[in-house]
Amino acid sequence: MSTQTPPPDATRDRILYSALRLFAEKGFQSTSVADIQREADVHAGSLYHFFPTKQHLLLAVLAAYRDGIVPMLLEPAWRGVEDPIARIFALLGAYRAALEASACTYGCPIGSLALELHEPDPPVRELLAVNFDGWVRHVEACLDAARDRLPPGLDRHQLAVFTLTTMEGAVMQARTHRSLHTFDASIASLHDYYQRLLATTDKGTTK
Amino acid sequence: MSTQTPPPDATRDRILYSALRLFAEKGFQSTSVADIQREADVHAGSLYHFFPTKQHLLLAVLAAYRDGIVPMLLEPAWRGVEDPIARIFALLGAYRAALEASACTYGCPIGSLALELHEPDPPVRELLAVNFDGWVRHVEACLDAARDRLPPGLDRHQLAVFTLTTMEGAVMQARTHRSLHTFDASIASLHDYYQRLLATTDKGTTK
DNA sequence: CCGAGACTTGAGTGATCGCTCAAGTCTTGT
DNA sequence: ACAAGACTTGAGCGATCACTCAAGTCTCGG
Repeated sequence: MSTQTPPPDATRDRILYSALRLFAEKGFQSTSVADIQREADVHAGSLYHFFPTKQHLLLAVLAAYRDGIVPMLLEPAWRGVEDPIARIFALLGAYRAALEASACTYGCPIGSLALELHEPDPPVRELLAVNFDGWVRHVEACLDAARDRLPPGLDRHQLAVFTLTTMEGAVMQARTHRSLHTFDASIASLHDYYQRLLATTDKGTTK
Repeated sequence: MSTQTPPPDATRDRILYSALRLFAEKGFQSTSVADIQREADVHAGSLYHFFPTKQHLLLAVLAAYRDGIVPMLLEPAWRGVEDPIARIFALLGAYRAALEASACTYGCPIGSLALELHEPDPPVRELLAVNFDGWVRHVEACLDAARDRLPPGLDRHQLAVFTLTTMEGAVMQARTHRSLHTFDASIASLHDYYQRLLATTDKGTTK
């Protein structure tokens, strides 16, 4: 019952991506539904035809992030980068570039929403967690690919979680200080940790 | 008439700490001035006599955090802990205890506010940054006290920033997952990093 | 005892919020 | 051609928001 013609849900998508952009720029609560209407150039009735409440809009935005992590984030960041460890730091570099391009204003939208919504309804919190888990899973896959260069007993899932932790904490401080200094310091420390982990097994091998 | 000793600003303090508690529990934007009036048991006119706008209230709360970090956070966390490295992880343990006591709801109020307010007015952002800087300075002092157990060329300020980064990122994930698993994983990784740093200089010594 | 300023009371302001809905227009299957 | 549903229009709703203010009460110096 859906249209296979070129514009499948042009209006719906326009609303969705306007909301995505505004939530990332101003936050969820500071974005009014009227803001989204204006940005998407639709009237109230159209918006509420597709999204019965503002929270449904938030859920759709979080689902878009979940589904867009590979094509919108990882593929661009990993283009031309093959080494799995290099890919992890290329991903962190993508966040740095986004911060730099926005004068340390744009950070990780998932992290912002996670801390902004203190008591999110269960489906919202679930989608936030799913987004974090997806990010961690992709980093963990890189670590798995480099498993023979890492210490044998290393908990790679734990290290992937730690990498997300570092990114989120570093982005938070960069936005607060409006400076990349603390971001770079954090990534440098994480990189030093990685180097020490990689050095552990380097001693026996001749690479 | 009830208090014989002149209470300098009993009402003002009651408003201030009601705001502090509510901002930490529900966030800044989700807390209405009416909520604070109710919690502090004052009427609108009294509140606005002391704090001309909601933002002035926020500034006062952030100043209270800045001034309260030693007596309210560090002294309790460090009671009975003398080793400077142990003090750092005791501090992280205090955040873990707060998360555990609140079912992973209460995190770092500064971090929450930092990400909730996307475009904070300059004085607000400044006070957020001051709070971060104070935290880092105290951790850095611990690292300085343990300098002879750390690698010679180590950038201790960078490591202190990285420690805050880890705490903030770990708290964010704990609140999102409503679980301490990712928090513990992050702290464990940070601890492993510290152990590797400490082990570097152990090789030469005979402890 | 008085006056002045500090503080409190509490009804009330306009603005903005998320959301509704009756009345359209457009698209689609038959 | 035509009915039915999908989508759009845009005025308007009640609730809540941060904030105001005139009229108090209280405290204290002189």
